[in-house]
Amino acid sequence: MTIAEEDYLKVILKLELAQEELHARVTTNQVAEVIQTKPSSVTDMLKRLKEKSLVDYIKYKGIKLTGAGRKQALCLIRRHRLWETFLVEKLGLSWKTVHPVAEQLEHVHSDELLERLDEFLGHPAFDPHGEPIPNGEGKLPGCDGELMTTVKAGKNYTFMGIKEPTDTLLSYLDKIKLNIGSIFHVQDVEAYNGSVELEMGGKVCFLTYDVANKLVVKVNEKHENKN
Amino acid sequence: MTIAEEDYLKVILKLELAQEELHARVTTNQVAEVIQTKPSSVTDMLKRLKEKSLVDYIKYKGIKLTGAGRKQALCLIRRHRLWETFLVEKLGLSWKTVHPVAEQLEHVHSDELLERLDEFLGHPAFDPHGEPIPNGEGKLPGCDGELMTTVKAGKNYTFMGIKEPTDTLLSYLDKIKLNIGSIFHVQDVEAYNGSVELEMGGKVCFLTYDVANKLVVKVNEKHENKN
DNA sequence: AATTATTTTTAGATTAATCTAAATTTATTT
DNA sequence: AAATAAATTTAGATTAATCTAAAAATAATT
Ligand SMILES: [Mn+2]
Ligand SMILES: [Mn+2]
Ligand SMILES: [Mn+2]
Ligand SMILES: [Mn+2]
Repeated sequence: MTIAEEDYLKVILKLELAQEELHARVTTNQVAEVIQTKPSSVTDMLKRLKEKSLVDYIKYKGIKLTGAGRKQALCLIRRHRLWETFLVEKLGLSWKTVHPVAEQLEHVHSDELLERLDEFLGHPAFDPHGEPIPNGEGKLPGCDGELMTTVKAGKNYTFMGIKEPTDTLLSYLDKIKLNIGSIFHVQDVEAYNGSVELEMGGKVCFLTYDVANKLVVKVNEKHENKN
Repeated sequence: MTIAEEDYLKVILKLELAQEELHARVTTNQVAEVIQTKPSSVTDMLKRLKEKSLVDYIKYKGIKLTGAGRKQALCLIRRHRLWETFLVEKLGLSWKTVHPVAEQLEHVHSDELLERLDEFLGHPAFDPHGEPIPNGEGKLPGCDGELMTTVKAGKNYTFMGIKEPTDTLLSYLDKIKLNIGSIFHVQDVEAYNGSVELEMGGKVCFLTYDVANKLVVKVNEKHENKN
């Protein structure tokens, strides 16, 4: 697998997941747009990926990953997000700067390295941008989490991840010190507009419905009786 | 800088340093041998590197790195050895397995990453194979160290690095638990054959002249009066 | 349904990195 | 000093990855 091939597979998977209409095929131009290349270059690469049975590509009809292609893509996303976690958690780089570095590190091939890194980081479920890290079997975590808009007043939760992370949202969360892993208590959910009032380490903060609707949380059974 | 270009520069530097006759030019075949490629491929690459002023290459006469080329090569060696140190010290991989992984990691470009990694590792001077790690300015450490054959009985030393590391030597040192950074006391130096007797953590061990002659050590002033 | 616009593919070129086979230069022996 | 051997370079091909310009297929409008 070359670096370019891996990058194409990753982009195709991300486009499949982001697709409006489910099961719609990814198009040549979509890929070209994301990879920042010409559609003709994409066509060339698709032929090669088809040859290797990594994509199901039909001329003029679009692309879909095969099982093998999906597996490769998930592995690459896993490597990317584990490295980002390492760079932020261990080396103290900012989440704003780690992406291009992880974009290179993700292409280092070593199963043992990946296992040890995962262990070293404590098997994280989310990267510093709040994006879920696929596990060794390629399963995405956080499917058992709920959005903060479904939260109940009086209960305790852990902040797990972010649905569609954007730089502005991440900066906002930085500012109000709501970090992944934070445990908080829901004081109130305003019925009128869905805004959420929560308490965290003694401090109170308010989130609008739109923000709460991007945050993945999990009920914290252990802290349930904290009130 | 492509990965191939970087690898060539690194190999050329290593050949220059290992050269018997000082100032002799590195040859096309030497490079081909190490890179495991054909001499004609080396010639092609040398033309490209010359074009970029990274090597001083004269047809049929051999190669020498320019200042810029040497700087690049030292930077690559620095990255390689810092990553090897990380893999062994932090992730717990064996020094026997880290080389091919570092061979990939060394090509990740990020000045900030490199600085932070160096800091995270505590600015190590030697990698897990006992090879010196060039500092940010490309200077090699350990030039102030001495070989263990020049050691004096009754003094304390720190084991700094290895002159020409081989797998068998490293395995031997592993076995007798003589690790880089170890502090030891020289009990005796046998005048007859130059073998060294040293004490380390209560245990005594003997080294032949040939082994001692590969080990770089530094007098440990602070422990001088330990006797 | 015909025309126009958009998307996608093909054809032909380019660059880095490699190879094989042949030619050339340098080194070593007779 | 020739002749032979070894090292090195050139010539010509190949593959991955990209590009531009032109052709073909599909989609959207009149
Ligand atoms: Mn990438
Ligand atoms: Mn991320
Ligand atoms: Mn390398
Ligand atoms: Mn090493």
